[in-house]
Amino acid sequence: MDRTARHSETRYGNRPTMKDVAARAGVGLKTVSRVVNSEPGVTPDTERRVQEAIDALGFRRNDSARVLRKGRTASIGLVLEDLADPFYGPLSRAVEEVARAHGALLINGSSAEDPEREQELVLALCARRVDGLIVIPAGDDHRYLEPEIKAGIATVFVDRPAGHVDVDMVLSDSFGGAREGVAHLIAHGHRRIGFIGDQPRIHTATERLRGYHAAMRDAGITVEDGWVSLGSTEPERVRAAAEEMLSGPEPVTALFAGNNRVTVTAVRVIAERERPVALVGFDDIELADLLGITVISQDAAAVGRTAAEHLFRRLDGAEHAPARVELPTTLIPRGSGELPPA
Amino acid sequence: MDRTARHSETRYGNRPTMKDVAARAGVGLKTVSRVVNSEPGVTPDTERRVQEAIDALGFRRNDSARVLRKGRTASIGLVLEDLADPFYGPLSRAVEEVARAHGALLINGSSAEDPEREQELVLALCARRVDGLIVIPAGDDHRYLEPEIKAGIATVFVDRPAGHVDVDMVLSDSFGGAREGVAHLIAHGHRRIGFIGDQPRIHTATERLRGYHAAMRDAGITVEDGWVSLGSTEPERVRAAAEEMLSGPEPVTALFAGNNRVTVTAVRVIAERERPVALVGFDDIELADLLGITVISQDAAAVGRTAAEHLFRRLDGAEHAPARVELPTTLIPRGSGELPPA
DNA sequence: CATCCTCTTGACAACGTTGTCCAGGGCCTA
DNA sequence: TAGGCCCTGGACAACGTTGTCAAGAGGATG
Repeated sequence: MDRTARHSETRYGNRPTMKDVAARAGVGLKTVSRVVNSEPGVTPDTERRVQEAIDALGFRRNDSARVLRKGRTASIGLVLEDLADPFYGPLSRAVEEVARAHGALLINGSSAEDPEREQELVLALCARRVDGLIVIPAGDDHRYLEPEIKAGIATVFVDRPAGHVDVDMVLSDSFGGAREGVAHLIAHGHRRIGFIGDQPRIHTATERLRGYHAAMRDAGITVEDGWVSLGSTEPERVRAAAEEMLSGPEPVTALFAGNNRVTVTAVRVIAERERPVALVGFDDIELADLLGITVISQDAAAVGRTAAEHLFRRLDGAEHAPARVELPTTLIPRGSGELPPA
Repeated sequence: MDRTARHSETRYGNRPTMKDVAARAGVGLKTVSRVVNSEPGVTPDTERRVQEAIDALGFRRNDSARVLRKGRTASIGLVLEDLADPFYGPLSRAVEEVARAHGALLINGSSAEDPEREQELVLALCARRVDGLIVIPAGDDHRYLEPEIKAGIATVFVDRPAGHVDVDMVLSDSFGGAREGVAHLIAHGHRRIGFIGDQPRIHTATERLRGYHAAMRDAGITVEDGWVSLGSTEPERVRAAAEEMLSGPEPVTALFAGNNRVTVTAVRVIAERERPVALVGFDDIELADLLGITVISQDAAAVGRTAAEHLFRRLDGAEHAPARVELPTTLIPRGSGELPPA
């Protein structure tokens, strides 16, 4: 009896099952299933009786069992870096909208830029047998995904490429965007331009740096030591880097910020200074228009939507070779990038 | 044969099961289960053989089946208004962190402020048998949740109270916060103060309006027609409302914005004006410090964390009566709220 | 050497649903 | 009225896992 008690406790509080509904309605199990799934072949009268029993008992189909039987979970997993980051909110929402249109739910996880946590999350999602995965990778080796992909979990990588595994990817044109932004500063007379970016193991960080170098090279400018700083995007680190670049006998006259978090801190540092400093940031920011911040904008929602649409095309049976989509960026001049050198 | 083919197609791409692992390792099914779950009572040698088979086959436990058997999904659902809203990103992330600490995954859904969609989402989550639910309600009648709650799905409502159902709630002190913000404007000499808020069917909107009225009454100010505007937070609507209040022979000299979206638009409108207008906004905004916007801040992360902790306390067996927690807000003066009447 | 105990292992049922297949009843047609 | 067909409904197995229980091996103890 103790056993029985403990049993019912772990269960879903003794929820009614189709069997209970069938008993109450005086019909067979399968008939209930038919009603619940709106399958044809049930007389209106029977259907009514079953429906009444369902309402009376508060029955709700157990999708766990359904999933086990059907093999599809109608859910997809999204692993990103930080749901609290204003770049990922809209991305996530866009993925959700597409998922919703396909009748799927979204399971969300933040890797906090930790490769181990990324793997842990991804594998947990695979164990749940999500139908598909959208991953913004933190690590650079994703061979652990091979058995999963082989087993049929559709996968799309976003924002950064996958490491050592051949999958669909949706990226932004980090290189081209950064190059355009830096060229924009050069066009406004700057030659001493600082670059502050994210950690070098992050693909977008190095791509943007590559864009910076390309633009400088195009203009025949030699990048000096101390003009480039990659590392964590913690405000303290960015602040220190910016202040160093802006000090000394020959300070930079403009800054290029490698992502939204860097931009925010850079704006603060510049606001405290007497001499104006030009600034272009990668990623748009809310209220940047009011602050007059020139940015390279990438459409987070479009990225998410594109990735999700790719994913569902795969789930609907598309078999072509893994594709790599690159979305363009847009330069939005708002003032800070058009300041002349001080 | 056709049948077989179609069958294997719908399945998880013929993933190996414990049975396959057992066959390969030459052991019984249950022994594999024991190894997979790190249960005691397996010789190191047997364990090694099983582990090898697992690696060779790329086996991953099917959590759907596990859930069916165990009755717990180790996942919780979070239904909010819009994941893309900067207020909900941090909230969601905080919930996720707590869930993670309890070994649970987070399933996320946006209601888009549509009661029907809220219900649809919540019930879908219940069908998945999430262990618990955190809901930021869009509607005001949640009786549809009764069978679910009775069946044992722990539920916490956040930000707005539940309608006609007795559950735990975690709210912010909307009334007190708004009252303090408006009193702050009054203390700086304003008497003609406009209030622009969200739709009146949203609880926080009416609570904040109540706070506004209380502060005005405390100061002996009679609120005039045209000083209060509730409705959608679409920029166009807010803009029109703000412009109307700021025009005419006797315009308001200060605005109180009912939430972050309203604040953003209000800032834009005010920036276009010649005469300065004081502003206090409910909810903090990124970069508000640089723009000098005085706000009533509620800690979204704290709200999410508190709600999630309540939820897991329930899941761990807490049986006390449903509680209602109200978190305090903070006034952060940054300039816009301290401007004198023009 | 018999007995008991412990430790490892596996057989089996059950979780709640859906797919398959069959039975029975009603209706139409010849 | 017999034969055939269609329509509705139900019995049963299967999905992949875990809990229960029992059996067998091996060691310790009398």
